[in-house]
Amino acid sequence: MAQQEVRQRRPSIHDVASHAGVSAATVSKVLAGVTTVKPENAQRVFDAVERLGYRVDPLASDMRRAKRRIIGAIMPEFESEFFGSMVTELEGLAEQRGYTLVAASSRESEAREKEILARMHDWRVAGVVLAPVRNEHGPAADFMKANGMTGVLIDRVLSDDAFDTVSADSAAASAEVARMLVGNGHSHILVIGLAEQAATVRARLEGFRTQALALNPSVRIDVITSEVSVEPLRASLRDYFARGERPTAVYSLLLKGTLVALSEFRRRGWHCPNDISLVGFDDAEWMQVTWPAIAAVVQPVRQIASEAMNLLFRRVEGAVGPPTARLEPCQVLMRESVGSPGSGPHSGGGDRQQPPLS
Amino acid sequence: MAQQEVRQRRPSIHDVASHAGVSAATVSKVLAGVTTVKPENAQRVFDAVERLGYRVDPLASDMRRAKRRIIGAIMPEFESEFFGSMVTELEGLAEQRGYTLVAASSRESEAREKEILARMHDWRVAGVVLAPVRNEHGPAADFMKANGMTGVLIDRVLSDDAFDTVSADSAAASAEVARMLVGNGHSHILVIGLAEQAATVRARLEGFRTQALALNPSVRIDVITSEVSVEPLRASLRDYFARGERPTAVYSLLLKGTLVALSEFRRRGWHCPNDISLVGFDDAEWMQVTWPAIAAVVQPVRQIASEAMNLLFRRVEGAVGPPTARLEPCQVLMRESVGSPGSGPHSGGGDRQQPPLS
DNA sequence: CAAGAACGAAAAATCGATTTATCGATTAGA
DNA sequence: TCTAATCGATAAATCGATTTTTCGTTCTTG
Repeated sequence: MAQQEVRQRRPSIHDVASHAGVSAATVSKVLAGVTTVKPENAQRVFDAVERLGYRVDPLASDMRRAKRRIIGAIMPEFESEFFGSMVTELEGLAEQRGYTLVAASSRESEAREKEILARMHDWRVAGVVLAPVRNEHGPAADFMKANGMTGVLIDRVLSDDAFDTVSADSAAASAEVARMLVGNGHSHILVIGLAEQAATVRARLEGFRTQALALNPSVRIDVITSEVSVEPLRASLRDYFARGERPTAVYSLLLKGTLVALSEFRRRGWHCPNDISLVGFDDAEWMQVTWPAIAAVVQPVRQIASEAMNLLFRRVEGAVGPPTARLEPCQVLMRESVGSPGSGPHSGGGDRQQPPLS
Repeated sequence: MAQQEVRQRRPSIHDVASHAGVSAATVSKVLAGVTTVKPENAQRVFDAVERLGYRVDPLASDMRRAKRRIIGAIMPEFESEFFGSMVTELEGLAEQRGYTLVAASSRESEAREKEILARMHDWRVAGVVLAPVRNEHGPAADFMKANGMTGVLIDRVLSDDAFDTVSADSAAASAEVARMLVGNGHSHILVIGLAEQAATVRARLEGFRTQALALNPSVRIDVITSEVSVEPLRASLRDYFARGERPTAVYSLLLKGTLVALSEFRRRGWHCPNDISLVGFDDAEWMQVTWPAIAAVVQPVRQIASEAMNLLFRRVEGAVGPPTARLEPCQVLMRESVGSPGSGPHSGGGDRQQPPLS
């Protein structure tokens, strides 16, 4: 049975050739589907392949072409549902086309982002799907430009003069959030976000503000952002509340911000939606099982991934022309964390859940 | 400035050689750090490398060795924090050693798992870190064995007679959960899990049961498992509660089970910990910001990743000997979702949060 | 001073495929 | 019948490195 020897060397195309009694070139042609091979020989090749269990070595196969069948993917992190499923999708799409996806995490560092990119360039990847840490104008995009790499930018980008871009339509989604909140009677709303992701944060903020003011010109919109990490944001938020500010709703422009908001609410003993309403950009599985369920903007991961790969392969196959900037529509999920202001006593202290306040 | 031509072909080692006035072999040796090269020539090589911006092509470099500097990683999914950070860790560790990590998601399918493994074998990866969908005795492990691949199994494994294994010490952690729950006076506990992950689920279950019975021989432990996906588990759990079963605590052996339990509690209007206590295996960021915060077992991701890579590289470098089975200790985070039974009214209906019951 | 050891570097083989050039045999056309 | 075109397949070049072999110098040493 399978209790043979553990073969050290795998059969090469030459082994197949000699077993089939033909040359290696003929084997290569047969496997590539060239039709100018005598059927009899083709059959012998197939038999030999079968008998030896031969499989093409993709590395050796890629040696001789300028562009290799490898696609690189660089994400700011792997830990979130959004980027996790993004990588899953991209991997599947690459695989469908016979490519191998090599994914790497920039860990929210632009320096690392560029290093990874350089390494992928060394591998002579056919293309790169880059979700930049900051925006489309970072050092990574410059590197790609300077080295003539082909790539697509996704997520924290709006448009670029050198690369195709694909992202969620943040502005439209934020406008819908504005309709939802202002429509529910909220007239003092706090928006929180990280400013470093300039392009998209600005789009989300402006989309929200424009729509909110259109619906109610006297609405008050406060904004709290922090430059790099999420902890300063937490501190600013804590200060803000400590100063006695009492917005009736909070819109977080990013997932980590939603978590920060929730934990600050906890800290003060506020409940959603009675004490304050909450909407977050970016959905997560747990948001529908907590009490209350958290309203969120769902990004179209599959569409973004699919569109990014389409655009990328078009370029890989040599398409020229000005870069396109795609915006994929989001879905806004209304959940229990959003209510009307004043529908419950606005005060500290839960009634049956003890407030920690530690 | 950088507005040069977009160079199509990158400089090869021969370009460096001719610019430096030496042979390609000498360039290779200099870059490999061989000391038997005249300092003057070495300097000329370095200068040429600098001037041309030369970097070794890892693909070509790997061609000539039997084992390539590529490590494969196969995870059941990328969407969860656990596997997401596992990939991040593994990638960093591989990179430290000059290896490239190629990660793929088996999407909880054993068939896909084996396909990916075959593809990685085609790439002649130096080693594989496999987190099997089911357990250590699946088709993927057989494939690795039959083809003489070197690898390490992690997460849903206990021990194997062919491969090193590394996983969280589920049994010990579960015992601690048992101490926590029984110590709090719970005498009717429901455990939920997916049976397909045989090895670990059994370990977690037995660790829990043994300890719980040791502390209180009359404790009642119900078990609900489902074979493949999580939806049947949800259905069984719903039936269970519908039959009038009223455990005072639930211990979920996996993250998705924790979500299912929470959503079923919601459905019935039960609050933690007053109506029922909850502990989940696997921690997540959101669990500390919800109200109540969810008690959870934290798996030592970094330790598992680091130990797995150590073992793997030991084998890659030719170490022989019987496989080792490592168990890394977990941390159990006590949070508000656990209380004493009977400390609140056990009934349906929240008081200020409206129960959805849809 | 001649033979052998030591040294440094170039030439060549190698990895496993693909692609181009070449070649022999058969068939077609004049 | 002889040359030309066609077909099928092989030999050889190529991709970009590494590693082994070979070779020419210089340095020892008897």
